Formats: sequence, C-alpha cells, structure tokens
Amino acid sequence: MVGKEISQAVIRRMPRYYRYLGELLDEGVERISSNELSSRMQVTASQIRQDLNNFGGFGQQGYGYNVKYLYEEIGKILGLNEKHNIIVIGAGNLGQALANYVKFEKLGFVIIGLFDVNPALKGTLVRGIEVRMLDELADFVKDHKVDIATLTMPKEAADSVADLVVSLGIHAIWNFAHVDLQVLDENVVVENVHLSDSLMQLSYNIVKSHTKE
Amino acid sequence: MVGKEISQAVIRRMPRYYRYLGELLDEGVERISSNELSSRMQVTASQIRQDLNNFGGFGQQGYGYNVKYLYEEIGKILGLNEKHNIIVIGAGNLGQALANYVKFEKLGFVIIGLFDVNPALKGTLVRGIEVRMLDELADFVKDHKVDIATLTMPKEAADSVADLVVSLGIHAIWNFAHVDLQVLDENVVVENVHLSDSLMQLSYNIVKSHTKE
DNA sequence: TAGATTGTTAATCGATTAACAATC
DNA sequence: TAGATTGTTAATCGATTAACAATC
Repeated sequence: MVGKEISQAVIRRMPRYYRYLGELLDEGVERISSNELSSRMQVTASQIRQDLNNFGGFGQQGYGYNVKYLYEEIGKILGLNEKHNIIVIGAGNLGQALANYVKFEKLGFVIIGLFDVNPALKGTLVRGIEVRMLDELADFVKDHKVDIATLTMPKEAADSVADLVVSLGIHAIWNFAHVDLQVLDENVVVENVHLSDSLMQLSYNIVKSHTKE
Repeated sequence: MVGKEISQAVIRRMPRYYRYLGELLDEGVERISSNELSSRMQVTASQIRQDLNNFGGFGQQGYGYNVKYLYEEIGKILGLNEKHNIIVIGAGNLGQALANYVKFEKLGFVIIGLFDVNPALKGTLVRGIEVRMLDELADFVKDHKVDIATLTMPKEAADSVADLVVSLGIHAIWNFAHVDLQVLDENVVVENVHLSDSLMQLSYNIVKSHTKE
C-alpha cells in the first residue's frame, strides 16, 4: 500500500526537527508548543503542525507536544530506530573522513567496511576497519548485511560501481561522486551530496551580496 | 540596486546546468536546444528556459544555446570567473579531506590555510599547507585575502568560531558543523552542509521503499 | 468550565509547466 | 521564406500560511 506521497520539502525538514527536539530533551524541556518551537527554529508554527501531521497526530490540544515522545517518533520516521550498516567505497581522504565520523554511529549508522581499488591501501586500518579491495566486495556482502553503500570515488568510476553494488543487492546509495547516477532500478534509493555544487551556491551568494552593497 | 530576487530553487539548479554544459563542451557539442538538454537532464525544457531567463537571454530563437557561451555565462553567474581563497578551520579528518580535494581548485576555490586548536596538529602539512593554530588567524587574515571560511569543528565551538571569522572581516562561511549558525550580520552568507541530515533523509527513503513493497 | 493549542480546512503565495507570439 | 526554438505570458500545480473548529 502506498500512502499519500510526502513531499521532499517536508522530508528535508525532518532531520532539523529531530535535532532541535534532541536539544530540548538535553535541556530537560518536557513539552513544547508549535509556537515556542516556531520561534526557536525560525519557521512558522503552521508549517510545524502541517509537517508533523503528515505522519500523525503527535500533539495534544491545549498542551502541545511531549518532547521525548515527538523526538522518538521522528526518529522512527527517519528510520533511526534501526541500525544501518554502511560500507564506504573509495578509501581516499573523504572516504576515510566519513569512516572516522563518530557522530554517524550515534545515529545508528555503523561503518562496517571500506573498499578501494588501489592496492597500496589494502589492509590499511581506518578506525579499526581494514581497507579491502573492491573485488572482495561480493564475498563481503554475502557475509555481512550491508544497508547503505557510500560512493566517494571519482565520477568516472561511479556508475559502474553503482551497478555493482546494486547487482549485489544493496538498495541504498549515498553518493558523493559528482555525477547523477544512472540507477535504473526503481527499488534503489540514492541520496546525493554534491560538495562542489554547495560551494558554487555559496559563491553565487557571495557575488550577489557584493552587487547588493 | 537590488534586482528581482532569484529563488533558491533556481540557484540550486545552476551548478547542475554548469556541470552538464561542461560535459557537452568536453564532448565537442557546439549548440544545444532546451529540448535536447531537457531530455539529458531530466527536467522540463520550459524550466530550463525559465531558469536561464532569470539571468538573461542567453539563447537565440531558431538556434538554441551556444554551449561554450552558456557554460561561461553560468560560470560568471556562479562567480567562477574569480578565484576564491578558502581557509579551513578544523583540521580533523573532514578538514583534511576538504583540503585534499583537487576538484575545488579547478573551480577556482583555493585552500590557502588550515587551522585548528589542537597543538598536536601544529605544523602538520596537508597537501603542502601547514596547520596553524586558531590564535594565528587574525594575523593570517591581515596578510592574506580570505574569501571563505570553512567550519568543520564540533558544533559546540562553531558559533564562537563563526563570530571570530566574521569579526575578522570574512563574509562567507561554508559550515559543516551540525548547527544553525547564529550569524546576525546581514552581509555574511552561510552555506550549510549537514551530512547527518543527508544520511537521515536517505534512511527515511529506505524505510519508505520497504513499506512500499 | 475556560484557556490553550492542536489538527485540519481554506486562502494565499510561489514555483513549475504549458502555450504561443517574437524572431533568428 | 519556412522552420526551429527562444523568451515570455498565462495556466496549473504544489507548498506555505492563515484561520478556526475540535478538543484536551
């Protein structure tokens, strides 16, 4: 059954709600109204209520939202109630940086494997994880549950690696390669992080702010 | 003078146009119609024409767009005709990974300095750039033109470092710390890269694709 | 009960798509 | 000139905001 489709605009905001609720929880705040949250987050209270009601009625009239409950519910919506095993393909600087990120693990994303094609890296340890060669991936996937494949290799190689991971049954790709992956399989979800696009957007805004003055 | 405001939705698409036009240029394609580009990029031809016409009439009726010309014009819109000097504050794994990214340099973004507060890192060389201590930043900024400060430190420190760089006259921040920076100065532009938000969005889509089946 | 605040419907605003006159 | 394709206006669609009845 397919529920009513929730727009990407809403989904992009959910992690931010999750973060703010986490902070409130740390501060010991027990309940919060859409109005208070609104002034903290600089979004309208109306949007908060609309966004949340895409997923269910988490609040209570006259009371507001219970912080802990809402935090946990959003966590579930985002799939954070389950562990996700991640592999990183491309053990260069970025791949290693990602493997070293402790924060991800706190959210339930555990990096269990690092792969590369460069024989010089074989066996290198990154945060206790040894770098394997890409041709060992098929065997690795047989022995380990892999939920997400992170791609950090140069763009020229990205499409063929994406094909490989999909053929091995991995259904989620976190793509840092600067291409639009040609993944035809409908069941594969792809999330792109295009760092140079982000830098160009910043650069655009710099130009704009100069012409304003 | 302030021109009509161009929406963020449009600006987010510009780097993608730039990328596709670069590819066409490499392929030796001289001209392209909004229709051909449309089928390559999987967006509507109408949107392409609308987007471009926010910035000017770059095409020619009956002909289409000259690839080289349009590529260069979008480059100018994105500020890529000028070099940008970048410093990275936080010389941990991510900071070092960013400093090692050759791709940015090709786009005119040159990393000229690396800073940290950890004395153990002092003097370490990353791609020929030595890591300096954060208290040397004020002097560094006097001697070097710094266009963009990249923040990769833990979120707890991000706000005070943002204040520091702004007080030193840096007007653009590329923020990787997982907070919404409280920069009050209207003239400072901030671009956020929230990697864990991205991972959570992926995770959401994984959950969704499972419930669909 | 009265007051507060949600959940939800209606109104507005903005972004995308369609259509077509202008023009190369 | 005829054909092609832009630039731009008009129509549609979707997302945000406002309003308010439901209800705790």
